[in-house]
Amino acid sequence: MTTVDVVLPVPVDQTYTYGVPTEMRDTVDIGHRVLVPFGKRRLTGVVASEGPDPESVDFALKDILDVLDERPACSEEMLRLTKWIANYYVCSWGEAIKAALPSGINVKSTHRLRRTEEPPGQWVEHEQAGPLLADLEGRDDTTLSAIRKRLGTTVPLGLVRRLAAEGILEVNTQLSDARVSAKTATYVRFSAAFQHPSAAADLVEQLRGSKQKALIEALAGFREEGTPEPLRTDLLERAEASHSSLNSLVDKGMVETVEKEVVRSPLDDLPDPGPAPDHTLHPSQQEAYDAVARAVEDQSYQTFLLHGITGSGKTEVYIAALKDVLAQGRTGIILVPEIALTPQTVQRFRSHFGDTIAVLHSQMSMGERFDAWRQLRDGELSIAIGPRSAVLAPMDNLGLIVVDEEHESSYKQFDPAPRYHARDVAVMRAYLNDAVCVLGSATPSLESVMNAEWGKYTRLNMPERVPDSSGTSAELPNVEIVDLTLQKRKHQLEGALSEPLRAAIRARIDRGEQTILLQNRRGFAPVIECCDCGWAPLCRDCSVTMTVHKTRSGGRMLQCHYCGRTEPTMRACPSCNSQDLHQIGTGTQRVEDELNDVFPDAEVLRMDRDSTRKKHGHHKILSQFRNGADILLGTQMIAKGLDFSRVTLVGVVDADVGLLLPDFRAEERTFQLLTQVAGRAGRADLRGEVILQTRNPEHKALQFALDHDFDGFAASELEDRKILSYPPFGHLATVEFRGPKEARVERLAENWTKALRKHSASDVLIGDPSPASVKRVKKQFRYRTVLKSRQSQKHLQSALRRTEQSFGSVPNGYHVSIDVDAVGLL
DNA sequence: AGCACGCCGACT
DNA sequence: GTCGGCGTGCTC
Repeated sequence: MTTVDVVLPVPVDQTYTYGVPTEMRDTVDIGHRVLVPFGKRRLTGVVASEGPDPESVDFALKDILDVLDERPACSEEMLRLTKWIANYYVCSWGEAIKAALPSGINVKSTHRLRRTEEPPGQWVEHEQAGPLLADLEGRDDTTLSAIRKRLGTTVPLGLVRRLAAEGILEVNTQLSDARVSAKTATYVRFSAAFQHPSAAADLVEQLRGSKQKALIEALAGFREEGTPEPLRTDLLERAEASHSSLNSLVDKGMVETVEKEVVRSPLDDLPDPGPAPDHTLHPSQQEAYDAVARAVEDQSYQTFLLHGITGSGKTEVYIAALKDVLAQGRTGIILVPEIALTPQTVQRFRSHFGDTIAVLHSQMSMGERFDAWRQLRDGELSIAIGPRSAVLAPMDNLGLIVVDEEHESSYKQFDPAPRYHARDVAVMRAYLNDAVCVLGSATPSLESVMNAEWGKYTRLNMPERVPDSSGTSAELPNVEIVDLTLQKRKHQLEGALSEPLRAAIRARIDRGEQTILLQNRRGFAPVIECCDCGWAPLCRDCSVTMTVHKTRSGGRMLQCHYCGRTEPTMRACPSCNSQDLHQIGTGTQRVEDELNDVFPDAEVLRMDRDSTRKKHGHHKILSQFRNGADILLGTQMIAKGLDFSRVTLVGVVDADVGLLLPDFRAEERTFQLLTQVAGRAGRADLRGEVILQTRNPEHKALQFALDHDFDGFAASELEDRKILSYPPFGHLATVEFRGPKEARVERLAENWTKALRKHSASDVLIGDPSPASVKRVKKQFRYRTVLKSRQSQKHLQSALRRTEQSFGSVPNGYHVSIDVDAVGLL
């Protein structure tokens, strides 16, 4: 290759052609990352294809500076997939590729160099190697970029590798990005002179300080357990010693400390899952599995919509199909919503597939991410399980993609482009690979229901709960509605919990059973308001009122749920000085207080973003619940994937939260949430009960949830959607305009929308730009235009693409973001 | 996205 | 007379 076409991480819809210097011609290939000059900057790009003849181009060709990979970072399949993503979601190819590579890989993957041997003469003479080797002379350890800086020239990585292969130097490639540096920890070990086991005993003799002795003993203990270099914190804890005792040992030269990158897989935290439970599939599971297995056998593309009610055993079907795929020597991806990525789920897969699984978790460090990515790419691991971004896992030979809880809106990416929907990308990726895609849910999205109806997907149903070991099948829980307006009139309801709900909770506590309570709103109270003048505190940077939160010490503070800013609360109204401030509405913290008040004998656990922020926060709370706490109260994160056999009551404190949002999917989302959380109640031997508190007892979403009637809800909701040409019967996209000055944002929105109208086909309906439902977030004003097409999303895409191209650049600090198939407030 | 260039207003 | 905000255009 004498020239290459390179995709760059800039929002420009084109590739750039670069020349390849002779010495890189045999190392560069499609999919490799390359370092290139771009204007005044240097960027990491990915080679998309061989470029045109250098003679035929009418611009000044620049050369690539370096080839950064030995193996392609992007397979040809990933190039095709990301290209599709870019086209479909109207972003640049570079942005799509960026999403597929582990974050940080582009920024600075540094190569640390060290000279190990005296170089032979021919290398010292070498035009590029000479200065490099001279620079390395006498330096212990340096980075490639530092050398480049000192020499003022580029140092081709290919050359460095050749030198390394000959043993002249040692290359250590590591991720380093100042913003998210690789995690390191301090480890302790015996110094070289005191390595021998008997030395420890001698040391203990010599030492005066009892703490120092304890440290030596503890360190020797760790060594006997096969951990010669324990973590400093672990050592100090075991010896019950402090830093100062350890430091004096270090000063005496007996032990030394080492900084090492923590390479910890999330799996290490979990106990060995034990052997896989041997289960035979239940008839409805078997039927679903057979259909999937036939498609897997054929190695041809097919997408299944697996509608299985809660407790019907969808996971076993996934596992059985995955086993078939692995047996063919192919690989699989399991997508789960972030909140469902609990140890429970992971352990089930792990007990079947052992250590061939890469678990991709949002709390992984960059180093962990990179490791998992590399191992998947190199075929060392053949299963990836993770949230949204796992659909872009770098595997070859893909045979199966499972999207569990496919209706979950967390599969839609928001903030940085590409704003892709992982479920739809999964279907496309399966298609490109002749693979099978399984979309599973107890409450499928209406889009998927219609796609099945239209024959794009094959629908499979599992309408029964799986029986337990004793052979008894759990019945679906009995659902009751409690009308809060009635309760208020009858009982002068004070708090958030009605009489019937209180009685039901009381009964579980007395019987030693457990309760799950959903209150889908965090904090103490959503609003604080002055009773005299109506004043309420607004966030300084966002156009929303601040939420009242309880502090750890029991006091109050204000928090903005959009930007996270906190403020102390006030004693008196700053506007009229009245002392009469009321906290209106109910969040999880307030319900927690009420529960502690009403049931002083019960152990109450609260699970929301605030209580789980700390690492392992989820696990801690869940294991306490498993150990027998009475009540688990939480936001929607408790609705998914939890499986506790002693839960016989699920209460929804306020089923109306979210129902009144200005979003055409509000009903669908409420129905899904209620059905999912109801599914947590009752297992084989203990019939469950569900209580929904509401002020809208007649509402469709509640009425259908009452009867567990998914099909009824779907049919009714689809009728409404059809009339309004909302998805799945029409296609939607939004354009959001953002910037610091409202007038300017509004003008930008109007001009852009005008241009959009000019470029649109006749069936595209374009709304007027309007302020977003929360007009200002983090000091930025936001306006939005909604596009709708009855016929095809292609019309939306081409209109957007053309407008973007013709409109050109927007002022500094202002942004236009396109969201195809937007999910959210619409 | 960055970054430079070129155009107009308010300061030394 | 310059400093600097902001709009526009370009990057192989």
